[in-house]
Amino acid sequence: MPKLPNREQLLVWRDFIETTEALHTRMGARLQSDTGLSNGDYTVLLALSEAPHNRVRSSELATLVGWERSRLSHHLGRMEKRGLIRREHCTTDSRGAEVVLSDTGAATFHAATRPHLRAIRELFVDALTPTQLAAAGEIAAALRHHLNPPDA
Amino acid sequence: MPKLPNREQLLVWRDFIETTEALHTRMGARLQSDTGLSNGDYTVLLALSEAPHNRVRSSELATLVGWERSRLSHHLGRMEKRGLIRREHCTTDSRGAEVVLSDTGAATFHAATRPHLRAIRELFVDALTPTQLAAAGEIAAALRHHLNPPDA
DNA sequence: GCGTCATAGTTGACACGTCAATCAGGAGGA
DNA sequence: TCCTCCTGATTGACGTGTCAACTATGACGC
Repeated sequence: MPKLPNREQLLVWRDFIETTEALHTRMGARLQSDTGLSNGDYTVLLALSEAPHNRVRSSELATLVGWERSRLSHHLGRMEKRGLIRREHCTTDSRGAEVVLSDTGAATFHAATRPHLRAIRELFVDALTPTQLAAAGEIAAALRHHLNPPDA
Repeated sequence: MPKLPNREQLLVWRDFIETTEALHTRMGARLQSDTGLSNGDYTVLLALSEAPHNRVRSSELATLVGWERSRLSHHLGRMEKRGLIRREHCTTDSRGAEVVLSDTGAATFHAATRPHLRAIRELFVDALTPTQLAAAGEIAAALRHHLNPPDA
């Protein structure tokens, strides 16, 4: 007979999952209205801007941002249509694609950084005490470790 | 000059938001394969099953689950097509609609409860120490309070 | 009754995410 | 070479979520 969560644990679960979802949504709306980018756009642009020569193999990009390849492919299609990135053939592996940050993409990302950091400060950091912030980091680490056990 | 988060705070932010998103996704996949319901389906069915006579005004349901009315309307349309709920005209307000849990919906929800609770236990509760679980509750409360200030 | 405004709910367009299927190209062995 | 298997990436179908526009009805003041 499997153990089931008790009433109090259930309340924490509901509160936690609903609040984090709301936080994600709110941050997305904020980013959208401040900068015209979605959460996904920002994630991709951030990873690209940190890569050498602003250029990454598609599958490696998927690993960097932690997305499935199909999701990334769809998203890159939308971003390419808006001129934020380009896709080029990979010279060393004809199957592969390289994703390149465009000038427009770099400029957009640069302009978006400050407003986004400000939003993180306002919606997340300012809501928590230093102790709570540290605890949030530990909780995230524990959850992540539990979801993706390193032994596998 | 607005305060911006420092490096450490940013790391906590990224870890926190990505992990909670992954948790949400994982729970959705688990619920889907265990019971054929999505996260949204379960939320709606739970609210309906707790309502008197398994019947709620649409806008009240939106408040209960914390969704925008448009989102709820779309979701109810999909659930109605699958026979999980019905929509009936409201007798006291001709504009309104009442959402009713169908027998199919009730049975499906009932069958889904245990697997879902088990998943909550396994993916969330079991990942955290009692101290961390309590901290998660406090963090959620602080974030929620900050997002929706009661004075407004 | 009649304007005016607010409220209940739906709709359409479009962005986002998942899944399964598909296609093309490398890698290795008989 | 040819066959088989694996991998990189895209596609199509469909469920989900947001926003803005829209319909229809109630509520209030005159």
